[in-house]
This record gives sequence, C-alpha cells and structure tokens, in this order.
Amino acid sequence: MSNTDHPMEKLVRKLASRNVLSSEDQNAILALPYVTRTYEPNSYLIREGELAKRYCSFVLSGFAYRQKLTAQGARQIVSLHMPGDILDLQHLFLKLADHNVQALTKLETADVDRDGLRVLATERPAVAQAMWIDALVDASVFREWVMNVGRRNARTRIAHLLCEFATRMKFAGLNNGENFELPMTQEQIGDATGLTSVHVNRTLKLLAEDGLVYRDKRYLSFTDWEHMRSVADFSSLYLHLDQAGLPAP
Amino acid sequence: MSNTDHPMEKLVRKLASRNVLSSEDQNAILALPYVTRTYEPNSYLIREGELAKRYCSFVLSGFAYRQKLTAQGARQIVSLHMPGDILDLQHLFLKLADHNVQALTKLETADVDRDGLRVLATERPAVAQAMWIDALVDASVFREWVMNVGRRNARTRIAHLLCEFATRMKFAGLNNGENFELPMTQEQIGDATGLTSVHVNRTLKLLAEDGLVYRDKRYLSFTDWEHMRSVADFSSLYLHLDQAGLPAP
DNA sequence: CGAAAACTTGACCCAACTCAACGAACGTGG
DNA sequence: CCACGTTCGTTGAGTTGGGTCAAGTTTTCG
Repeated sequence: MSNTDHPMEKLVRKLASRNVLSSEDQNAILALPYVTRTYEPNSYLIREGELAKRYCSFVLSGFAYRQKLTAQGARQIVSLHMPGDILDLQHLFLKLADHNVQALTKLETADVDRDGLRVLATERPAVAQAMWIDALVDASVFREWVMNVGRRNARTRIAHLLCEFATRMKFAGLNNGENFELPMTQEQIGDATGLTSVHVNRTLKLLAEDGLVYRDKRYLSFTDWEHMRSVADFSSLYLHLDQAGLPAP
Repeated sequence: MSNTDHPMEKLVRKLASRNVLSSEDQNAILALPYVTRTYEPNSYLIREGELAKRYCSFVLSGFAYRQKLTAQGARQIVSLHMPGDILDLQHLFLKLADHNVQALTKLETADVDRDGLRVLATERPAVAQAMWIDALVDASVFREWVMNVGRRNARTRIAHLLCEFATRMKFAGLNNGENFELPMTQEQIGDATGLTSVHVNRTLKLLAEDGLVYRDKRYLSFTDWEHMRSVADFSSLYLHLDQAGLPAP
C-alpha cells in the first residue's frame, strides 16, 4: 500500500475488504468529498457526552484509540485503530458520543461528511453493507476484549493484545506480522488490558525471558508465532478478516 | 406492553425506539413473515464458528445471553438480552458466528428471514437505520462492559450489572426499575462480571448488608436508586435510550 | 543539556481466588 | 405429593496474582 495513493482509494480498499463492491460502488466512494486533518499525540478526536461529529474520520496514518473513564478516573482503552480503520462508524447514527477517541501517535485522517455517507449508504446498498459490516467487526472485537480483560491472566491478556495488533497490522499491509513497533507506553498497554503499568512491565519482561518475544524499546518480534498464538489463546476468527472472500452463505 | 400483541408489533416498537419510522415503514415490518420458536434454558441459539443463521431472532419472552469461552474453558458472558431485544443483528452480515448465544431462561423468539430483512433494509432506509442503530447500541454496551470488567472492583461491577439490567427492563416496560427478578445464577453473574461465584455471593451479601439492595432469592429491590447508581458508577448514556427522541443533530 | 516522561525493580499488601464443606431450594419421577 | 438427587447458594480458611508505593535508571525531546 503506497503512501501516494489517493486517500479515498484506501477507503475503497478497506470497504472492499468488508463486502464485494462493483466499480460503480467504488467510483461513488472515490467521488466523496473529504478534508484531511492532523492530530498531535494524545489529542482528542471525540469526547464522551458530546454531540457526534458531522463527519466521519478515516485513518490515513498514525494510530488512535477509544477510551472510557470511570468516575474515579481509571482509564480503559476499549480498542486500537491503525491506518485504514474507519473511526466514526460507531457514532454514524448516534446522537451523543458514549466514549472518547484519542490520537495515540501523530495522526492523519481523511474526514468525510456524515450526511454524504448516509446518502451514499441509501443509494448504494453494497457500500452500506460494507460500512455496516465494518461496524459489526468492531463490535466483535469489543466482545473479544470483554473476554480478554474478564477471563484471562496478565500474561495471556498482553500476549493476546500483541497478537491482535500484529495480525491487524499484517492484514492492513503495514508489517509482516511478526516484527513491528507497538506505539504505546506500558501505561497505555495496561489501560488496554486492565492492568497497571508496573505489572505490564514485569509481564513483558517474562514474555521476553521465556523467549516468546524479542524486545527493543517499543519494537517487538515474535520468535515463534504459533507458540505465541497458543500462549495468547488467539484465534483470528473474531476479526472476520475473510468476510468479503468467503462464498455467500 | 401486553402479551397479546402481534409479535411484529413489538418489533415495530423496538425499531421505532431506535429511529423515527413512517407508517409505511411500520407496515412493512408488520408484513414480515416470521416463525416463533421456543428454547429451553441453557440451549444454544448460535454457536461460535458456525455459519451465521439464515434468520434473525427477536426475543418475545424470556432471557438470553452472548458468551465466549477461553481455551481453558473459562466462560465470559458479554451481554444479556431480554424481551424486545433483537439477537442476530450482530451477525446479520457476517459469515461466521464469533460467539455463542444461549437461552438464560425458557425463551420464545420470533425468527425473521435474514434475506427478507436485508431487502427491507435496502428498500426502507429508515428501517435500515433503526436496525443499524440497534447494532451500534449493542456495541456501545460491549464497550461499557470492557470498562466494567477491566477497571472496576467487584462491588462496583456487580452493582453496575444490576443497574444496567434494571434500567433496560424499565425501558422495555418490564418492571418499575427498582424491583425485579434477575434470572441468573450467581455463577452466571460471575461469568458476566469476570468474577467467581463465591466472590459474587460475598459481594451481593455486602451490598445487602450496606442497605443498597434487598434480596429474596433472585428478586432484588433497590432501596435508594441514586445511591445505587453512585456506587455502580452508572450512567445510562451508553444505552442511548433517547436515540429516537432527541432532535436531529 | 536539562527536564520530563517512560521504564525498571524491590518490598510489601490486599482483593479476589481456591478449596472444601454444608445447607437450601428445586425439579422430577414414582 | 413426597422422596431424593442435583443444582444453587453460603460460609470458612488459606493462598496468590496483581496492585501499591517508592526509588532509581533510561529515554525522549525541546
């Protein structure tokens, strides 16, 4: 995936991975007006309780995350997002935002008018279905995360987070699936897994000592994917990566 | 909500609570063919890994839950469902089921053909939007559950589960919001909150000793809703209950 | 280069888990 | 409708995974 692509070509590729699209469908997406925006690390794209945005953001470069806060101020990251992800489909038809969306790194988005997307959805059922599927896959990831923080120990939880990230990055064409930078502080990894940064530190150290990952700063390499997968209790089924590929049921 | 209603009238009411529907929209829903099915407690409606069903189930009576299992066999309940809930919108466009759906009590559903629903969605954008919103609200609940199991202690977690259940039951017209039966074993409450049944037992006892709830078998009464809400860190924002009511943004 | 942020490690603690025993409630068949 | 097996709920005793607190050390970045 080259960086010189037209932003909407990337969006076409994303939606085409969710549902088969005709060339008319694809052209309709390419014709969508958009503006690009950039965000600094930690800046907010959406705040809980606000009216949902009038536009829908598509990630061109950088990383973002969804997050909620308890009354006592504890933070729970509920999902991670990377180039090629659509951020606001979760709020496309909702009036108030129920969570926060924050830039993890420097972030570049292409923002498409929400009403324009809604019209497109009405006129092009296949595109609507692709967007709908994308939102359903997000929901599937949320369910997996409920299980991850609810029923797995620290070692498995963190390993699972790493496997999910690596798998999604590979699918998005952003790495080879085994060597990658995880652009998160250990505190953020803790916020994503329901742990403290201290325990994340100790657990990452153990994973490295056990020879499952090689670590250098935030760069990670899996030494044995299958072993890692097994420690992480990871199966990519919930990511629905082959959604558009399978024959219709 | 009377029990003598036509099942599709209940579905109309549900969808109309998600988006404003014209009388033509409503009539189109009423005209949907369906069959009713009943399930015994603990029976499976959907199994992880299976092809998604060709129909979409709408709960007429009884309760159900979504659930995932870790490789070690630990169960995590990821959502609860009650009369008026639509169960399969999460899989409407997905090819493989990524989680299990099980009857909690004796359950009665009205099953609508999935392709019929898809056609309806194509022809009636307002209905499509209502269904889409319903799926988005489910996703919002998943996010809240990630935070619940990830960042709250046992007392708050369980109180939050009770508040959510009471609020949704009240909104569905099934109780007054403060006195209700929670048709779950303590083990199931544990599976929903990421705790063991022993600790659920102790924590429920503490909530009762502190005068927050009165308990008799599985019947619960809140003695002070506002106090309970505060202990539970509960805000109904994430349930998007007023979605159809608010003025358009 | 200096300050702030992120990472690391040790010592100690506690919320929740495990194991185990028993009592209460339920449902099922005779 | 009662006996009885099974599931569910309750409680105690002891354990532990992960948290807390605190003090460095390293990295990042202006």
